[in-house]
Amino acid sequence: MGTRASIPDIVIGRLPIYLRALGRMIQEEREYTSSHELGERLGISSAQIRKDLSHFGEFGKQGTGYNVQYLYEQIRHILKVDHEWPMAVVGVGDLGRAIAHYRGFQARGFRVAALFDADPKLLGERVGNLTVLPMDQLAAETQRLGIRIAMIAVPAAEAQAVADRLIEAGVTALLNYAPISLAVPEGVHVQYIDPAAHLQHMTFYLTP
Amino acid sequence: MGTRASIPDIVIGRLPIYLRALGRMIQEEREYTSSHELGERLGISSAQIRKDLSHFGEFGKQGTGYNVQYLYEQIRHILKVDHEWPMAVVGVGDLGRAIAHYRGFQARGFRVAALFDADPKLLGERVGNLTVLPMDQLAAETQRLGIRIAMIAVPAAEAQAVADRLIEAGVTALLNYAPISLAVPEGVHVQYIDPAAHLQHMTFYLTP
DNA sequence: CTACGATTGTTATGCTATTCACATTTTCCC
DNA sequence: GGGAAAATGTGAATAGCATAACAATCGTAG
Ligand SMILES: NC(=O)c1ccc[n+]([C@@H]2O[C@H](COP(=O)([O-])OP(=O)(O)OC[C@H]3O[C@@H](n4cnc5c(N)ncnc54)[C@H](O)[C@@H]3O)[C@@H](O)[C@H]2O)c1
Ligand SMILES: NC(=O)c1ccc[n+]([C@@H]2O[C@H](COP(=O)([O-])OP(=O)(O)OC[C@H]3O[C@@H](n4cnc5c(N)ncnc54)[C@H](O)[C@@H]3O)[C@@H](O)[C@H]2O)c1
Repeated sequence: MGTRASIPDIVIGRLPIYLRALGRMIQEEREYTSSHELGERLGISSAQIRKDLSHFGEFGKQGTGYNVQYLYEQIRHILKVDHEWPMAVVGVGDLGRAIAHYRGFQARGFRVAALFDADPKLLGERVGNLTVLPMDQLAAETQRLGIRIAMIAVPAAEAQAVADRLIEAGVTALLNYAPISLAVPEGVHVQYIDPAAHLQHMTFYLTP
Repeated sequence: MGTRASIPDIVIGRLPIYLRALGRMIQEEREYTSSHELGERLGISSAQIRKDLSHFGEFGKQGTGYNVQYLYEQIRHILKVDHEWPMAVVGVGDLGRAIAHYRGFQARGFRVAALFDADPKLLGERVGNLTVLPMDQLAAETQRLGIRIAMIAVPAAEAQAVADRLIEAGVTALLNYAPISLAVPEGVHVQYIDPAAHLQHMTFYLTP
């Protein structure tokens, strides 16, 4: 195929996993891999990997497999992480700080470019190489920096209000760490990080 | 139905989301809700919620809906979070500290009960009300405390080795924050938290 | 130069998940 | 007390996804 035509969202969700594995293979200086090997590493069937990739083009060679570096670049391009996205973090508590200090985003296409908090005591404080800004500078600063993505790290009770302000400021992708589902207009994307939910998923299978 | 018989894993994965929403409704002192209202809040169809719940029993009343408190307790029971699970955190860096300080686990059925790190400089340090322990106490301490769940917050290069040690110590549920897929034996459950992967999922849909 | 093993991309098949639709039950209001 | 409105639980229908399977292709060894 190679042309889009509404590619299943679940397929898009697996591409970052493939990318992650390919990144490690590059570190290991592996030059070629196969759908079978990738599948083994990820616990996914080789057929699924080939099928997923076939939505976007033909990246492999029969008999040989995939050139690791080439496939890596292709998926980076598909996911649009072949350039760096600046992001805002709202809420500079324990979690917001850990995120702001985290060095791992850079290699995956992201950079924390602005920090916001409502607490006057935090304003002006430096975290990493950034200064914590007040919420009333949110719109101006995100627009100035071309920020389209934000991470929400405020208490659950505040998360919807913060999301609304971010969306008003032009942010269209939200990664929400607060344990609450957000209501957002069409065209705004939301993803959730809820460790307690993952834990509860696993306890179902544990014997008490 | 009400009897098990292999309930789809994807259904189990949604129960914590329902629980989260019901918890908020309890805070809001709502006494009854409906599949329709829950669905609205969560962006899920009402039919799906009814079907999911029907795997476990009949919790609602026609014409009335669901008693919020009752449904909450039922799902807590199904997920086995009607009692508290002690957990270990391995890796007391920025992220491990944020996790250790996090107050939100308690209400969802979990408690950080032990911290481990390989760095001799951190050993004995107090984080929250816990002391950082060396890795060679991992097996003894998890067993002493009855820990069956661990969160991995070490660098990716160390994560597989840490997972192996945890599994050897009898831990059977892992929440992995390191951006790498883990190989684990049958019977061990793994969930992943990878914010960069979520972000990459969203950038696919953003215009560059 | 040929034959074989490896591996892809894709089509066909089967399975799983979601939605639809409705009989049934409950509440509430006149 | 009766009828309308609201809501559940579920079987049937639809849609979506994953797996199996294979022809086509490539590299290599003899
Ligand atoms: N710490 C963790 O490990 C962890 C894990 C999972 C989820 N979470 C969730 O992440 C969120 C933050 O957690 P935390 O531990 O960092 O909490 P925290 O209380 O340490 O920090 C919250 C920060 O948000 C700021 N804030 C509050 N209201 C705001 C508003 N309206 N606008 C802007 N800023 C505002 C506060 O001033 C504070 O600095 C919470 O929703 C929590 O449930 C945290
Ligand atoms: N900080 C974040 O916001 C963030 C976000 C997402 C993912 N992560 C991931 O979480 C992990 C931890 O991140 P961090 O920022 O806290 O890193 P960090 O370097 O601050 O902390 C890592 C800790 O792990 C310890 N450690 C290293 N090897 C160990 C071993 N073999 N056994 C036990 N302990 C060991 C180190 O001593 C250190 O204290 C990384 O894999 C990172 O990619 C972090």
